[in-house]
Amino acid sequence: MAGVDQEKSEHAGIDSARARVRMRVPSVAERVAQELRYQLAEGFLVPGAKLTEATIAEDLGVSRNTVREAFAELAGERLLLRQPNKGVFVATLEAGDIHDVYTVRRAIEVSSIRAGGSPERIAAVRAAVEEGKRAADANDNKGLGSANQHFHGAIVALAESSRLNTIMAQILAEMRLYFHKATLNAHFYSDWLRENEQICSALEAGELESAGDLLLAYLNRSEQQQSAIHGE
Amino acid sequence: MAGVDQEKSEHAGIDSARARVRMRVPSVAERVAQELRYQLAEGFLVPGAKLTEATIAEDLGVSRNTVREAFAELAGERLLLRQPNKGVFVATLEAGDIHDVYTVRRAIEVSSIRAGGSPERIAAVRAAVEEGKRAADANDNKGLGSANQHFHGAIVALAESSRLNTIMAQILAEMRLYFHKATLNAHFYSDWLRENEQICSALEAGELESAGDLLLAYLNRSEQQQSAIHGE
DNA sequence: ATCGCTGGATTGTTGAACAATCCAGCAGAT
DNA sequence: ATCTGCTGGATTGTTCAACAATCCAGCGAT
Repeated sequence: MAGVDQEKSEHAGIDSARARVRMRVPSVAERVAQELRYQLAEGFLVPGAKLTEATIAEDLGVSRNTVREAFAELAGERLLLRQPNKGVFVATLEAGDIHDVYTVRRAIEVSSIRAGGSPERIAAVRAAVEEGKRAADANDNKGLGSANQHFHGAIVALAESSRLNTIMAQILAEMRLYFHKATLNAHFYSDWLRENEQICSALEAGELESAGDLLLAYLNRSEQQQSAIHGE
Repeated sequence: MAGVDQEKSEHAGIDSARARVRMRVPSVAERVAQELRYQLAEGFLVPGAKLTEATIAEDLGVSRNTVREAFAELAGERLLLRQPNKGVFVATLEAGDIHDVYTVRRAIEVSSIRAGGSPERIAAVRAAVEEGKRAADANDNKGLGSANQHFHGAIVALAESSRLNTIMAQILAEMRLYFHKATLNAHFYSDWLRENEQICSALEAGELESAGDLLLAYLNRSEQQQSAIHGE
């Protein structure tokens, strides 16, 4: 009963005008996965929490097998951790994982920005910067967070690679999970607003090396901050 | 009956000496996935082929639901393509996918080699080079192929990132799928044997920039060759 | 406290059932 | 002959109920 429900499209009389495009109707398993993704991103499900199949199945009004399929998908995305015969748990990022995640980000973000991109893609990066500024003006912390994610997503999108995009999307989803613990204070966000601006300007000016260096420096510093926050 | 079977470990009498480590017994779904991965890598299942749930379930002697779970996993790895209400098919790499795959490889391989790695990891790269030489001497085409994959896998392993490693493993699995169409002729492999040697030497000598450049050049050329083979 | 047992809860897997969807083949109309 | 629309069979999507295997907390005995 928690949002998975979705009206079956029902324009009753209109069958003379034929539908040209197949209406996108995600399978139930897919909708369950989507709902779980949402609850994970929103912090409803905290890292380490156990997800009991029967409970979730009942809550969402679907079968246990269907929940199982959704679990398999999310486990593949590293959002859930499957422990055989014990259950599935919301993934937790350990100290080592932070370095791991930033290693991936360094690889794909720097590589993407160094190769430049089409004017449209660059405009999308600029748009994310502006989105961040607006959120800052409005004191919208949540907005700041997603603006930053859009910024880095837009950088990877420069490469026009579907695979890189999905990899980045997964990494960002993992980090979202983690950020809910590291309570986001405005002070933490103050730095990179200017920095994103710089990176974007360099990109627009075609100074790809410089843009890459700036981005790399940001990622290194960000990793340090995250490690510090998480303790150790 | 096609290889999923696996003796339940049966040292009958020995129960006095307690087992300290949990024996790794993959779930049935996992074994099905593994078997399918194997058949895909081996070229038993050709790209585009349809996998009917009931058939596979019967062949492997497992339930349809279990097969379904395995499908979900492999679809997440992009080895299978799921078309709602139509079935799952062995993934096919189109012209665009080749560029896509190489974009990912450029990002993570070059990034990994530029960061260097521990002596042990570097030794693993060297080992893959030697493995290639041995396969060449033995005229073992199949061995040449896997040696090359080990080489590039070892390069990514330099980064010590579990996530990068799994990404690379998936990419390599995808390429294995594709290589079965592009019949591997010895002539095609002749080039990079020397090149791997060079890259490895540069790496061992600590000339990381040079090693990265060589690797990048190889990847670019390889992409061109692949595109050419696939037509277009 | 430690050890070992036991019972209940949860997962892993199966088999059967049914609705929804797709597809090939066929009848009929233009 | 080609197109249209129907129909039946096959396959997928999903549910349900069952059972074995496994885990875990509690409890009693040493």
